Amino acid sequence: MDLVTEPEQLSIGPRPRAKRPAELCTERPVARVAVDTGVPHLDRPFDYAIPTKLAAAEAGCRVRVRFSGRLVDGFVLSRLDETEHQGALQPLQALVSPEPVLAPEVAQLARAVADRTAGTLYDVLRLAVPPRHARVEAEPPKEPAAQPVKPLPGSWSRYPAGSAFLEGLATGAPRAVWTALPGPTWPSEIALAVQTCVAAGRGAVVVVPDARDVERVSAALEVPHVALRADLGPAERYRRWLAVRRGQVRAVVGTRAAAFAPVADLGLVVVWDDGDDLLAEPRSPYAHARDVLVVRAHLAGAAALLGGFARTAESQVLLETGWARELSADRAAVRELAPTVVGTSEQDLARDPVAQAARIPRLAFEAARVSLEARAPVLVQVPRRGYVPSLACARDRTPARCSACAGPLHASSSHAVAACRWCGKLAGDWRCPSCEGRQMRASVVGARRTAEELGRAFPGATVRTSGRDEVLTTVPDGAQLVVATPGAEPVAECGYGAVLLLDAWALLSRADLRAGEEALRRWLAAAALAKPASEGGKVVVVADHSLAPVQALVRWDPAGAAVRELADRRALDFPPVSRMAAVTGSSTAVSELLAELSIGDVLGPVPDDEGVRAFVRVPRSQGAALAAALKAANGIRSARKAEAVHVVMDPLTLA
DNA sequence: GAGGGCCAGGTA
DNA sequence: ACCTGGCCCTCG
Repeated sequence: MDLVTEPEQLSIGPRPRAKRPAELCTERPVARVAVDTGVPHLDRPFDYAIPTKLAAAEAGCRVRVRFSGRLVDGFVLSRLDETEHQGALQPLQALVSPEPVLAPEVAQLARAVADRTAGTLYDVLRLAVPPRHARVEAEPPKEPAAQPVKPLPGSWSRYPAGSAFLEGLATGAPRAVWTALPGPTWPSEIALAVQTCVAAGRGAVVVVPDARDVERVSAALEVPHVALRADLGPAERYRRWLAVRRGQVRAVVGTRAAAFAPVADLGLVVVWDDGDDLLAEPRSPYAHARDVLVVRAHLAGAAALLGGFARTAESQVLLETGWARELSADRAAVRELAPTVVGTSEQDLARDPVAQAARIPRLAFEAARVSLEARAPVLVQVPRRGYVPSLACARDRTPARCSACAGPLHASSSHAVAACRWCGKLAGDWRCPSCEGRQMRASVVGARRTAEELGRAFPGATVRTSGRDEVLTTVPDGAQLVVATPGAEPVAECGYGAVLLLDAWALLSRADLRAGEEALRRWLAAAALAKPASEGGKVVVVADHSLAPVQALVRWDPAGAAVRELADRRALDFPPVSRMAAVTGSSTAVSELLAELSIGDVLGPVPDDEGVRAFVRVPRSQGAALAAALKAANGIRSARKAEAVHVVMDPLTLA
């Protein structure tokens, strides 16, 4: 007996109803659905018939559908009068909710982001639309907020093009790369831009690197808005998100996932400090919030504001291609607000014996002493341990490199023989290329020990730390030393009297394409918290004066640094002048994929943690074609059940 | 990813 | 005549 065709004969109790085709909608009876197929080669919409009972399944709704027999999730992308599909349509199995969570603008954005990153639409939608929370959905809706009045330019008037940019927000879609003046006012400048946009009847999205920045901008915003953070919890996150989707709130500030916030009638996107790697999504397809917002502004015809104390090479490309305009203050305003910056060598140690023991250079020690005497706090930035070159010469701190391939050396324990991180060659016979020294050491002192040593050097001052374990947001005035890792610097109420950038050389000697840009970004972020030079604010950077990023800091010239950085990358044909994809996987899988690829220069493959890794490089103009080719090649492999190759477009690190 | 059809090559 | 494994295609 065949159990599949004759189940009735086995069932006890009431007979299952005979399978009769469900009655179908007469009004636009076809739903085009983005289906969570789970496989890259099925990344296209599928049409389904809409039963009368599910007539409320409008575009944007979550549905459940049968796909190749299985019940899976999906979003209705659109409703149509008819299908192009030859053959019968399956009916929708269920309407999860009549709430049209996926806005058409966001669906279009997600498609563009998926194409750009060689990812699938559904992977992007998972990031763009938060999980449903049924009870929150049933709560009575809030009253929409009244439209605010247009604010005055305020501190934007310190920028020659500031008022014009705000004016433009009310009438059009200006795009600017904004080099912010040092000091604590950037959140209120972002708030003014948002308010101007909202007063003109349009919505705004602001994305910042971390939760503390969300709070800063949120506190400065005088229009109704929601703050979206990853740590809100499912109910509150969905509640706030839904208020945006329902058009009750027109302004959003949040961390990277907020780049997809479904603000109605988008008029402005803002991203702050786009060099911060927190803006890169760690999940496939690894979209960067800056790129998402640039694409979004483009598609939605919205204004864009890319701000920071520093300027990335990517932002510089937007300027040089004419996509965005420069929004900077003139030199006089910079000189008025920037602290005095000096570079110093670690060899120039303080005479004070305690400071000498703590390896604090003379200039840094003096700057701190002066500041503390004036009862102004001192910020000490020390690199995070994980963020330093693996090993360096114990005598002069030249980074230790492999004699075979110049890759960075590292040691798994303090006793182990150092080995190359790239090619694995042991470096038992290492000799420092500059001083012939034979000793290597792991190179920087951590925040805690620095704090202890500083406490001894300045017995009268309170020492606090701000880092991974506990992050301070602000510190009050007074004689205190704040030791912070990059990104965790608290804001001082009246500014720091001195900012010491210890072990600054360590950030620079990393074997990474972005080492220079990233070091300058971190230094500027800390230095921007100092008082202006006119009030005695002083920054001491412990790194070689002659290095370009150090000079850019001393001159407070992030724009010039970005111009030079981009020129260097152009000379080497590196991103963002070119676009690159990292492909990783087993040696056979990677070489098969590369063999099928008819686009781009291939660098590698080289051995990797698991298998091999190669980079594929194309000119910027062929980026979309590269993403499409990689996706197609991986799609064919996936359909064939061949071993997958992991593809990352525009990887953050090329080391 | 799962199921199904089809072909090749084997076995009864 | 029938079974089995591999390949490739479809999936709405």
